Amino acid sequence: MDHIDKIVAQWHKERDDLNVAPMALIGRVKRLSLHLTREMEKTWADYGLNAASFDVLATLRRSGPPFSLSPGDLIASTMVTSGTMTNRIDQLAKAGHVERVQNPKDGRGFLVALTDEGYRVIDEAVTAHVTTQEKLVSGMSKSEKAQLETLLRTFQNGLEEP
Amino acid sequence: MDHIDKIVAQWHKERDDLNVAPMALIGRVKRLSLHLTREMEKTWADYGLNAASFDVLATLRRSGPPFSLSPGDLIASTMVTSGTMTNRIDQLAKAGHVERVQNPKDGRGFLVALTDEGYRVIDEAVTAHVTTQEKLVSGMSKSEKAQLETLLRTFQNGLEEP
DNA sequence: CGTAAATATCTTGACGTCAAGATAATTAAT
DNA sequence: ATTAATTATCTTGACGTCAAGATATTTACG
Repeated sequence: MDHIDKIVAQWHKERDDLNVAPMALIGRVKRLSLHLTREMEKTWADYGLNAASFDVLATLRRSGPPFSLSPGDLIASTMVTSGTMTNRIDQLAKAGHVERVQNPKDGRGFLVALTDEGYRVIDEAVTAHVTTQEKLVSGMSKSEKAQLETLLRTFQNGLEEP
Repeated sequence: MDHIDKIVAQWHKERDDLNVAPMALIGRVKRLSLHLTREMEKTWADYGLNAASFDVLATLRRSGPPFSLSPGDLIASTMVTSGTMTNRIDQLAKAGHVERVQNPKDGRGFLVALTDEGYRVIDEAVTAHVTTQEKLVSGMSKSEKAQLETLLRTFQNGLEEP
């Protein structure tokens, strides 16, 4: 009888006309996501980063040489709005992790490039981050992890084309 | 080849020393949670609510008569800090959905009680919300949903006692 | 009792995000 | 070529959240 079970039981008692099965499933996804994020934030903080800055730096790092993308590319990768991305880039530039360079192909925009220091920081941070993630999933067996990933993929696919 | 697959492939190319399996799993949970939240917010908005206000109102409603809890109870149920809860209660009181009443058992605090109008709003909103949730999970079969819930429960349990 | 420790809630200041609108440069159409 | 439509990015103002500290009340202890 965990937290979600209690919520479902309460609703069943108060409003037994409601179909609470979907609520249990979605509630578990949301609560789990929140817990995972809060744990991962501790690791990011060890490198002076948070969810926002880690997200951008990691996107640039894994994009490969020359480790630069346009704000538009970053927006598409990270599911945030343009205003949010402007703010993220400003903060990272102030910290010296990235720099804005002219986009030779489009005078309206520019490219966000990892600095040498930004490269070092994200490379170390992501190593620690992966270790944290390994701990977070260590409570499941190999086959449980594989099943879960398959089901999550199904869930997500079902959302996009109803 | 969805978004998460691409991220994993990029990391594998750039940093093949990293164990990216946990990242795929956790990334799917996070991204799914974000998508689900954004969809549910549309329904809440139809009733003048958002994630924060729906969360509090629903907690009060499902707690049963007399539909009142202390801020401390609400904090424990909703995973937010005291400052956040103070703000949520202020907003809901301003909207007339809840009112603060004296706690007869503890002069330091008080109780947050649903008003008649707050009761009506959350009762309608939760009905629509459940319908939205049914749509969101409709892409999965009954057995997929059951398996997923079991696995999510296992995942969460594994986090609390490592 | 009377003082100290614990508890409940609120306040403050900073941060990340978003929606809507502004600015500037590119592309398309006439 | 000129103008119109589109695209890329930034600006503004509002909101929800948090961490740390302040205030007031209750409980525990000597």
